[in-house]
Amino acid sequence: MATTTIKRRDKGVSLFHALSDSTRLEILERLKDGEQCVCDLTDVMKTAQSRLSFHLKVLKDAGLITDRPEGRWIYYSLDQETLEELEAVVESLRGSRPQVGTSSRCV
Amino acid sequence: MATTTIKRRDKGVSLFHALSDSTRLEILERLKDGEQCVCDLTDVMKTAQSRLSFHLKVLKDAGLITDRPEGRWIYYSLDQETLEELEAVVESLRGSRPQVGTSSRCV
DNA sequence: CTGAGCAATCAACTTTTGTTGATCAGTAAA
DNA sequence: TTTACTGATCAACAAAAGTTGATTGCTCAG
Repeated sequence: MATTTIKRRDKGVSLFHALSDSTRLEILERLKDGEQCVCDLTDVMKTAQSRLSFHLKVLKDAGLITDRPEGRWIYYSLDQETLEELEAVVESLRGSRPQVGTSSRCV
Repeated sequence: MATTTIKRRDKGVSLFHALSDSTRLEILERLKDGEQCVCDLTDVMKTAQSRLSFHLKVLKDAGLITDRPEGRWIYYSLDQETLEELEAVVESLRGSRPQVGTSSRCV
């Protein structure tokens, strides 16, 4: 169990945790159409501002989105690089290893 | 916000939640080498049996692994189909939509 | 400067997850 | 049948995550 394995696993845990919430997935879906300010999201998602802010922070901490302040607004957008990392992590879950008949019998 | 979108999102939430834990990711990694019985996993992961059983259940409920009872052992293995679904969900996060300059200005 | 709007943060609270140790059901060997 | 072993389940507890409403800091318009 190499250190890099652990590290990749931790990266996975934080990404997957950030993605494991319906509100956050909705935010990401909306950001696919381009960057959005919090006010837009609050309007269209009909939810409390502090709640949205909380979820945006989770996504940002995981690196899935980035923010760009402009005047009194803050625009959020997807972080493509992290999404690529995510794909890599997911692909690594499949591996391309033997799938059958390799278990050493339990005695 | 179509119903199918919600449905896909819920599927994502349950998959991502199942993946958002270090112990569970380790289990999946170990299963890449082929099916394993719980006793093997307990031995090698040096953890309480009930704890492992709990995490196996989460993974199984999410459809990520399947079990095959044999005598007094139960062998777990990866569910390739669900892993493919997972890849699809992840790919759908990226979409291939405009990424810049599409935000309607906040007034 | 003052007032209004945007968004982050905080404290208090609720809900959801995860852990632990014990017990239970099923299987198989003696 | 008795005994030992595998693995699921349960109850009690601990920890983490999410919600809510209020407050704060900023920026801009008047």
